[in-house]
Amino acid sequence: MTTRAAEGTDVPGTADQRREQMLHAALEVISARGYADTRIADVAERAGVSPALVIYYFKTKDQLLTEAIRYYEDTWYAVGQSRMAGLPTAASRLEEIVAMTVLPEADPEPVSSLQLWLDFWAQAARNPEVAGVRQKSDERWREVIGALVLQGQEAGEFRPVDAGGFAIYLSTLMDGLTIQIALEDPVVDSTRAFELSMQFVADQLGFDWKPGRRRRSSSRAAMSEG
Amino acid sequence: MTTRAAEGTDVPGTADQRREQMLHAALEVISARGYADTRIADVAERAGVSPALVIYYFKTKDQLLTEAIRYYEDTWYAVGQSRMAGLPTAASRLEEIVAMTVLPEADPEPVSSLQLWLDFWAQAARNPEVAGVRQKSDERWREVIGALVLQGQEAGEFRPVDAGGFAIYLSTLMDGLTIQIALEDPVVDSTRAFELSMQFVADQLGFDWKPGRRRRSSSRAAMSEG
DNA sequence: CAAGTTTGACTGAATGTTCAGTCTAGAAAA
DNA sequence: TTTTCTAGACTGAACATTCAGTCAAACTTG
Repeated sequence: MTTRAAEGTDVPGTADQRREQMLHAALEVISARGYADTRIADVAERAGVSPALVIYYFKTKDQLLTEAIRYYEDTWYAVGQSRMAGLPTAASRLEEIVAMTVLPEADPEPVSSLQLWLDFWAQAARNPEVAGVRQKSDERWREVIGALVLQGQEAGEFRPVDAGGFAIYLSTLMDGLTIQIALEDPVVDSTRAFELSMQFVADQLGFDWKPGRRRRSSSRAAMSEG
Repeated sequence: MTTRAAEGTDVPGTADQRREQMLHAALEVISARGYADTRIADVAERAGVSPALVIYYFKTKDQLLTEAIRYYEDTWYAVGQSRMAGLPTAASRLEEIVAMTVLPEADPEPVSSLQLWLDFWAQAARNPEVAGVRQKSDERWREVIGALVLQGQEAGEFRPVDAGGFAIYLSTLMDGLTIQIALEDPVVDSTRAFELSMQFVADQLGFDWKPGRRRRSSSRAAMSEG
């Protein structure tokens, strides 16, 4: 009773929904307290259930956290895909990717926090499960970027640079910027990071880009469910 | 008794040496087990002392770990300075910085492991103490890079680009690469990372650079003590 | 110099807390 | 009724930190 899922669901929970609700709660807690300091009790409380129920669904704490991270990555990726789908040019799709990565306001799911990524990486260093997720993630994004570059080149938007190499540069740069922003570096805030990235992209691919618009891409609800 | 400090010291311990010995042990343990899973008992064992002594020197576990990180950063910076001191051109000094960051073989102190940085960042997200260290660290390196660029420009080695902006790009890029290498990304190993970075540097600053040498910069002992 | 005294490094054995995971049993579906 | 969910109370282990001292070297002081 008194179930109060953030998104409005109020029924006791239909297995899969329950799971998702908990994963969601887990992400909130991780992003608030850090991976290591996330206790089952926290997640349970956030989800409005008993700790025992959390264990009932995820055999162990480790599994919970691991799955939470996988869930996050998948959601993030799906949101990215769906956002890009609405955009006409390769350049605008690239811009969307950069914005998603670097502007916390244009955020998928209420679970914000770039800090999650820092925990994610640190965890990947020791936990093979997490390492797998993170590697797949990186590969996916590099492929997306690479494909976008090729598309742009075919359309004559971009100059002919090595797409794979560019993908590595850009994704690496954005990882680095993520650190800066997450840690609130005074020199590199997210607006600056966005501009730096786009300047780099435009410079490398040879198209014009001026800062100024953006800042928060309205509040499109992005992906209603599933 | 049976004290067996790694570096040869055998005396019971002279306060400051003891501290340093423990900080050193702490870094080894952190880099092996991760920040969160580092127990006082581990550090004590590694240092060959009792857990109680560790607390005797550092009031709390938190203080120990925090100081260990500060110690690491300082050492790292000092090693960097001393290595650069021996090099003639701005370009070679830049190359040394890149190598230090990205090639684990050219490593300061036995405490290898780029993974330390991942823990470091994740920790900085929550621990203000660590956040301070990390920010100072970043600033220092950006200044070093910026100054190097200016030197190179005065000497006519480099083309006139904005030094501060370049420093941000390069340090960010190297942060990103650190992640890749630490997590053993199959696409970006440290050799590749080194080449990517140097290519970027040479490209931006307008000098020639070809891969090929390097790989491990001999085993100069770098900074004997203090 | 020898006998006493202080001081700081150091330890082993508690202590107390914090959690992950278990167990029992009740409620709700099927 | 049987199966699936769910909760509350509980347990056991893992640790950080404390405590009450030991030990030896470094100072006294006669």
